[in-house]
Amino acid sequence: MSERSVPPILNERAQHLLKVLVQRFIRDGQPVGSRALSRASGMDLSSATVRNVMADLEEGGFIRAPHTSAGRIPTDKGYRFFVDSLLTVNPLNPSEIDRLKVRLDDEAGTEGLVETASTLLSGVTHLAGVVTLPRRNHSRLRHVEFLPLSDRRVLAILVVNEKEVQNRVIHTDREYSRDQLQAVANYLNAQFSGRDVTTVRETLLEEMAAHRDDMNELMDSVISVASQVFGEQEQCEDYVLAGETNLMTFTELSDVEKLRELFQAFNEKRDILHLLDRCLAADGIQIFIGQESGYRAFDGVSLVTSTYSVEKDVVGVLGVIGPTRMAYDRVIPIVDVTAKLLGHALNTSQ
Amino acid sequence: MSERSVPPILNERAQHLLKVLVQRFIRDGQPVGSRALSRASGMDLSSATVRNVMADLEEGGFIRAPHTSAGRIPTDKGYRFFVDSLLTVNPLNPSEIDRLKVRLDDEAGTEGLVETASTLLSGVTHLAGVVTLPRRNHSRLRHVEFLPLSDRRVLAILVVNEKEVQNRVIHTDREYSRDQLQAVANYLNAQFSGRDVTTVRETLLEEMAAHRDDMNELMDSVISVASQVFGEQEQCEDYVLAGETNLMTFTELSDVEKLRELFQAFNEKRDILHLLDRCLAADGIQIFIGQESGYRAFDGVSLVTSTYSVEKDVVGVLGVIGPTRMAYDRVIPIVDVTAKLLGHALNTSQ
DNA sequence: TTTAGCACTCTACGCGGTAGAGTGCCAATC
DNA sequence: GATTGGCACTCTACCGCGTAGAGTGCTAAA
Repeated sequence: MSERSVPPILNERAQHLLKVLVQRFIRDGQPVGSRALSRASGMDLSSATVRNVMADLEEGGFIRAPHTSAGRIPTDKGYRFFVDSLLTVNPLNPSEIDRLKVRLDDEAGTEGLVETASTLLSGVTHLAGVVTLPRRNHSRLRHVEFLPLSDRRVLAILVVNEKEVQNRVIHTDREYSRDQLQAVANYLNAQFSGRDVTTVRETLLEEMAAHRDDMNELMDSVISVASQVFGEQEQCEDYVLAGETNLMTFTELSDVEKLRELFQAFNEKRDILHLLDRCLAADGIQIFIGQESGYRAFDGVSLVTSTYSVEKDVVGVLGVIGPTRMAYDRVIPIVDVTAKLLGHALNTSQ
Repeated sequence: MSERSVPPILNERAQHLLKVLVQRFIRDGQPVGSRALSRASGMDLSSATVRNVMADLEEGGFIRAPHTSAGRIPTDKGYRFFVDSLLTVNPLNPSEIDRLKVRLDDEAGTEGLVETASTLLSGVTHLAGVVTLPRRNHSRLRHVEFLPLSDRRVLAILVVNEKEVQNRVIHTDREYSRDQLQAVANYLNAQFSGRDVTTVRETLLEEMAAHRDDMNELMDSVISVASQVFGEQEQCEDYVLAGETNLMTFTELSDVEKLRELFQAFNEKRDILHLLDRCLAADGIQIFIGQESGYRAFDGVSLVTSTYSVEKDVVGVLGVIGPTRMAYDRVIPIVDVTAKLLGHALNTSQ
């Protein structure tokens, strides 16, 4: 066999043709034939030559033919190569950046900000936007308050980070009066106000270990109540989705059964959260193309994400969900910029 | 003209045939022909006679033919008559009721309850469930607390109804110290704890009017701060939807454009809320069939709702959204029972 | 290595014919 | 007068067929 089977890496011509093919397909949504590609490539090659190259690309798994006599469309692998090696992104127009910035900076409060960011992403891209709620590992305790409920239950109200209010019901091993609870609260506020919540938890554990035997009544109560209040908080992982209905307009997703699977995944949240978690781990822009994510519902769907940070700490992920045939060159900078702006807005608002 | 045009009311035979026709169509989803109907009616009528009756029913607007040579299907008006006058509901199996009850009673907290109810409705009916958040006009004030923020803003934390925590940021006309705010809180707690929030609001307004001129500094602060805290609360109207994806499996809704409109309506919430509001006003079971609701997106879709109550006060609406071709005889008792159970669960949980 | 040419394949579309379901009407019947 | 059998008619769904158009793969020549 004198001919090498599949070139280990695509030569420049093949790369360029792949690039043009993907761009065309993203623009028109139609399979691209050899003649159209030879014209569009600007390379002065006959369609026959282009056909040869396309045969190589197909063998390499970058493109495929929906049927014998149609043009070719990119495979997931083709999109991947396109995104990794061929893509040239147009940076966002400064005036567009400003519009986004204004909309985000106007919004007060964490909850509203996240929702606005998601809506903005979906609005600007005409795809679905997704933003995870920020999770701060560094929450400064501001104030704590207790109210007795019936049946040895106590309502604990925590104010952290300036103006975030959390509340939870804890079960105590004995009945506490209003005054006793007030005393515990006073002690905690005096001792720990302004401190990091995780530090508070650790300090309490140490105290408990150190003074196990010789504790006065107050300290006993403090430890008993506070250990529950500051116990491991189940990270309420969640995300805000916007503009899902945009996805219904794409012909490649017009199969109702496919749509149902995708929307089911949105509702169940588990798979999506897992995917977003993977993005959180890897700093910066992340792209999942079609089946790469490993979830069946994501067939034909891509996810472009970026992490966003508050004071250098990565606290969340945001991104865009759309058909694999999306305008990556536009979407990527939009996601990138929105992530930075959201981080900034969160920074100033607290 | 010797023949009357359209009988003002359907005679018994026509009613029975309409009933059987609707039941058949709900079961099979196929247009019902005269022969099939004459067999199914159990009335020993020839198909020709049935044809005559069907012609009358069509003229009366109760049924229509999708095309010349298909059977007939019910119109919205046909479903309406069916639901109002012909329907016999099978009451729910006691064991099924028990299953629902257990699931709801297990769930703690308002938020979780509402979500569970919605999921239950969707799960049992295989349609979409919808539950509005309960809005209580009677909220007993339990405790109030203030924390100063920067820029003359104050974080107010309200505990109402045993363990519901609300918080809001108010803007004051001057800077308050922590102690001043504490004094205001102490006064409010002493004076109004256990009282209805609306009563508190009214009382404050009266005080303000009565002592406009001769107020001491404390009272001035109290009025200034509290009037904002207890000001008209924008009723945060909202609902929890579950199982929307179930709707995607119905062939009559398989048109993607129709689905998109419906889901858009779910997301925008405005129209749905308006519809649910109308249900709230009318106590008990309400049914909107297809275009009756007046919203384009509801073409081919029905909504079955019931109000639910806490201590005799109607506080919310819950229901099921599905194709007009839904099993009303099953759905109606399910909605009815779930509403009662949710009311009961809310009652005991607080 | 590139290219022109050509046979081949597949889809989309329109046409015609048929089977099947169901209707509407009319005249006969109870 | 209500009911019924009969019959012509209509419409859909389906199948087979032929055609136009797009695009391919292969081969032989440049």
